[in-house]
Amino acid sequence: METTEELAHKGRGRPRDEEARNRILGAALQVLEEQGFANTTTDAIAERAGASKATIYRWWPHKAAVLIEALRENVAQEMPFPDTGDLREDIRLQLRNFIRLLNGPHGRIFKAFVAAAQSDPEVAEAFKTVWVRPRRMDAKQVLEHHRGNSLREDADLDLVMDALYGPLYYRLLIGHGCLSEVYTDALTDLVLASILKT
Amino acid sequence: METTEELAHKGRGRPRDEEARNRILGAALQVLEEQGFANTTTDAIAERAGASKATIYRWWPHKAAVLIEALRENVAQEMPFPDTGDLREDIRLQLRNFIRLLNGPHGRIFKAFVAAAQSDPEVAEAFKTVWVRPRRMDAKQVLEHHRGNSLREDADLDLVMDALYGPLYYRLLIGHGCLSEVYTDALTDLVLASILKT
DNA sequence: AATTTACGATACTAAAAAGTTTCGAAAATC
DNA sequence: GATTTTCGAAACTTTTTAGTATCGTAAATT
Repeated sequence: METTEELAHKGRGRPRDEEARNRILGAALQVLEEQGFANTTTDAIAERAGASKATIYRWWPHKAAVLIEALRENVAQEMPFPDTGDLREDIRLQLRNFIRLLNGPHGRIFKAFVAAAQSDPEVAEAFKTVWVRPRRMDAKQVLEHHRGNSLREDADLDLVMDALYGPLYYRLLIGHGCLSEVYTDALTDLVLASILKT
Repeated sequence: METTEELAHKGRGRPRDEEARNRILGAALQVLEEQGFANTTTDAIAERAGASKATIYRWWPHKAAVLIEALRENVAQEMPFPDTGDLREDIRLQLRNFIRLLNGPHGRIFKAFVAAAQSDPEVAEAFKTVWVRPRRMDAKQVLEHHRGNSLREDADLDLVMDALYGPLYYRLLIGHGCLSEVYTDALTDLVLASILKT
């Protein structure tokens, strides 16, 4: 799903303004953080970016496409995966990194995307493709290194992923209880109890 | 937060039509199931209910209030809690009952509420008050019976609730993977491993 | 019978936001 | 220097929907 690059002719005429593009993507995320998906308007993005609405619709087919591309470029890159060699430590750090993200300004972006996904299949698919699936793959791969050592041979890593990240999304979206390191450490221990080799 | 009853004067004049009220609440849920929160219009509710929009706004201050009352009256009552005496069986049945609800037509109602809660604090608070908190209280109370017997003395039931229900909401909202009994049974065993008395 | 309140139907108002178009200027190619 | 394409600004169209108002009728009290 290339959205942009293949349209940028290298022929005649004024070339695309890459700075404007970056301003638009950055502004989109800012507005999304402040207003949520439903209240993010293209007018607000354009104004914040110091760009024209016409420029936005010149390069993206609709509002959601802008936000999806912004997610891919400016958020989905952020999380390196720890691989310390110690299973418990790997998971602890993974979860701590994630809640640091959720508790920061970007947390609202995730809320916004999940909310929008409920009524827009394109957003739903994009969120899974751009964020959920790659992250799960990476995380599973790191944990896989421990299989047979500290990790039980029969551990179901898909279930483990759900058990680790489900509660975090749950608290983020429902808003009961905070997302602290005390909490993620306790969650880590709960899950570890069932997958540690005895 | 009484919304209705105290307004129904018993004085003069035509009394409130309780059947119309029920039709409106029922229609609200139907439309919500089919269209999601954002696309649920008062016109659609009125038409479906065979009622007038004026009647809706006569008794509810705005659209969200109708949907919240419908949630409270027609959904939040549905889930009895199993109390078999066996901890594993209690949890298994709890989760099975819940996914039966989520996989049925009402599943979309939960998606819709969580989505709407992200941009409407009143909906967020109502969802927690009407659904989340009462259910968590009930569930914790049932599990509490086992403490000291099959359940470890030091088990953190808030964390356990998150570990059990977080993944289910996660799968419901993100839409990766199904919500089957095989899945909830596996999840039950994962959580049990950390809270069973050894 | 007179009064009061609710009802359904329907027209209406008002606001918001998506997406389009127009325009004059800027930045590239040939 | 002519052409092409983009740019920002701003007016504009269109659609959608929340919420209100009007009206004639139905169901209750006094």
